Amino acid sequence: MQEFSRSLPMMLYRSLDAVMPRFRRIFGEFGLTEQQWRVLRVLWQHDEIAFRELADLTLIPAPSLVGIVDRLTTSGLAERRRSATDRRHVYVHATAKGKALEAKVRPRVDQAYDELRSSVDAGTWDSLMSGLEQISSIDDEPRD
Amino acid sequence: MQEFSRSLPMMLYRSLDAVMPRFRRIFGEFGLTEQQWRVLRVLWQHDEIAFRELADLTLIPAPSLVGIVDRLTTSGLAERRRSATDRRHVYVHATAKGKALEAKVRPRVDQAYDELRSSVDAGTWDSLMSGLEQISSIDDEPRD
DNA sequence: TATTAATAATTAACATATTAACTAAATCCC
DNA sequence: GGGATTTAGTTAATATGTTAATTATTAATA
Repeated sequence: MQEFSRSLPMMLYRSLDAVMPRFRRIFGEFGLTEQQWRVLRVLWQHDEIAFRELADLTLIPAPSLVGIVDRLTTSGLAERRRSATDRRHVYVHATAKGKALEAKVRPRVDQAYDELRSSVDAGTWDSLMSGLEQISSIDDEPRD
Repeated sequence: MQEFSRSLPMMLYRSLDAVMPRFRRIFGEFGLTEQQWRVLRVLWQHDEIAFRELADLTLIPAPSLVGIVDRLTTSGLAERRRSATDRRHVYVHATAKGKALEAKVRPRVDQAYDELRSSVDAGTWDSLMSGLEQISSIDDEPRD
């Protein structure tokens, strides 16, 4: 590993540090954390979604998601529902209040995202995304 | 923002999720957390380093770094030193025990890193790094 | 020089990540 | 059908991220 500060993990962390603050500022204006936004962002496109799938789509580990959904519930933005057929399964959905938030927050976030994207030329953006796609498809535990 | 799951932030998080577990497993074998590793990794190349610079090089926010250095000190791997000329400044260095760890951990981590790098073709890797370089150089607060 | 302003590290309060253990519920299987 | 096994969500314990407030110290300045 040549330069530690130029290693892939450090470059990924540095990129997030450069990119996320502008979004977090917007989330904060609406009393949302980054993870709460991610959950809502997914809930907005599903009438109802299985807990496990919500964890997968938001990239939030299940134990963390429990608390996040708890706080969204306390805020009146989301709710849980236990499956009647298999009481182990939990489904989550946005409340009317949670759904109403989309019209206010998304335009702001989408605009910030467009500005971000336009700050890099299209070719660089595409090859970056392509590279990230390949990295993220690498198997965690290398088979033998 | 087209596909949420294909947005830059999510791609970055997904990439980290794909890449970091293999390293964390190694860190864990030596009783180290990821952040403790990052701090040691930097301390190994500085006889002594200013607290603020340590925070910058590890990308660890100062308030978090306080606790991390505390725990490294408790483990006997690092130590603090207050500047005599300006007692507000703190310097950190690795102990003999902390330095000795490098010979054991680094080879393992370096090998894992080489394996990771070789799992992607060189051209993709380079354009990925170049893209991350550009993203991470974007200014947090856009000037007007 | 006493006062005020600026700095560097730390603490505080809250939310989240990570790993392991646990509980409840459903499925297997003899 | 009842005990062993598996599965889904949750709890627990510890470490870290995030933002704001605080403390200690130094620099600035009237």
